[in-house]
Amino acid sequence: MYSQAEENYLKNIYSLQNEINNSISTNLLSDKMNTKPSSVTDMVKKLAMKDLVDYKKYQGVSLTEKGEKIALNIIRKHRLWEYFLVEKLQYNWEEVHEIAEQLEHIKSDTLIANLESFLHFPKFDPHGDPIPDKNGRVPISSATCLLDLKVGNVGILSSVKDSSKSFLSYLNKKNIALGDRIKVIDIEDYDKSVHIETRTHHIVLSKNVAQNLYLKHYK
Amino acid sequence: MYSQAEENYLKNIYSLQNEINNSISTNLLSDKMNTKPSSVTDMVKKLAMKDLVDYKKYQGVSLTEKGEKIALNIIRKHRLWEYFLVEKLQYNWEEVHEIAEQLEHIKSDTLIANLESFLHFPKFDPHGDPIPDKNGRVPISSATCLLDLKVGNVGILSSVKDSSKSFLSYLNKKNIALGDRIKVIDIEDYDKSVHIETRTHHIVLSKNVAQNLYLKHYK
DNA sequence: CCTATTTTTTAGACGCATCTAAAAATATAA
DNA sequence: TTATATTTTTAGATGCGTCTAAAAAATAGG
Repeated sequence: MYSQAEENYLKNIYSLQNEINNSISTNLLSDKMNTKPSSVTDMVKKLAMKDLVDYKKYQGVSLTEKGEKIALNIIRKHRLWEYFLVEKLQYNWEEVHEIAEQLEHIKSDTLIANLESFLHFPKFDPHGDPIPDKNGRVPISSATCLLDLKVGNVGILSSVKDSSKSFLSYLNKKNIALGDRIKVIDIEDYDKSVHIETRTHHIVLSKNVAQNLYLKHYK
Repeated sequence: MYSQAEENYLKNIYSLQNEINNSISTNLLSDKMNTKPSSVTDMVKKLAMKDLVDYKKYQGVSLTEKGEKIALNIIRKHRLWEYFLVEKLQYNWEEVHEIAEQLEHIKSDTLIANLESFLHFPKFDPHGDPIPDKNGRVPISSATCLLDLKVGNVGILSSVKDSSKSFLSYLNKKNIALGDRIKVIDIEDYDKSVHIETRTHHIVLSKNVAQNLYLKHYK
């Protein structure tokens, strides 16, 4: 079995690999994990010895197939627990991340299978992120970034890229939620801010915000 | 916050205090926790510095009020999670202990309150052990040990003292479950073995087994 | 293409929870 | 009550995951 620290490294390397094209630098990872670069070097060496990452000095790090499988399983557990917390324990979507960070490390062969079945095999977590299945396959959501839509397009808000408490609370305040029908009213050429219309409101979103919203079934 | 190791020490000291009258010796605790006595001494010193236990060299250890409160909270979490695993995730009673040992250490102010409410405030876990409330109050169950009953007495099996996988599997094999109506048919004077009758079976239990069964509403 | 800056690694340390081996205190029993 | 056995503590070590400070390598700019 792998330690909590090891699992967290694998998870974060995975998530950086999905944002960034090339292999992950020590600094980038230390930044993401709030540790010092020297700590990352140490751990990454250990992971390399266990065949979980490919690592060459000064060359950054990337997951092996084995490492990716483990990372996906952690993510699977994280998202299933988030779904549980929102659907069964009445949490709001901005409250579940920290608790799921702990729950994702619970070790049991059967627990996640039973939980998944209890939840009726959800495919997406409360932020719209896909839940990998037990073989590590990730549902594809065919969502498009709000920033890539054109004036007049309409779509359903299906996921948010930033799941931080502050971003989600911002959306709450603006009365924007997953599943909302959103219409693009205008896009400012100057700063790429986006004017949208929901069922009830007309809202102006900064480029920064629009970047983090993904819509499905748009036309 | 307290570390997982600290929480486990408190929990185990609590449980020994409820079995044994006087203060808990280093050896007894090391035995229960599968560690070495020297490790216990170290940890117990640390707990004493944090005012969680009373400890004097060579004199054994006992919980302070503060320590007991924390211990009860861990036990509360453990038993609520066990209840969840059995009632919602379809586990059998002999499978849940190890998983609950992990879940009991999840830290969140709200999680256990929400879980408890989701489960409709159960008072006893799947082994019949009482679940402390959020103030650390423990429901009393007025159960009597099978060993203390007399021939002819009838009662409802309400809890088991030994929650080990091996004991619970033994009960499963003998078709004995919580809630069963049990009648005492005979007690062997020689070895204190107990002959009982359930709805469907006539069973002979060793003194050792009878010691671990508790019945309610007997007459 | 060489120098200055930035990134990354190494070396050595620390806190936590544990261990072993040996010393000290306590309990037992002849 | 004294010698022996048992229990408990101390001293010193280890592995894990982290840190700081310094060295080494890579990168960028003149």
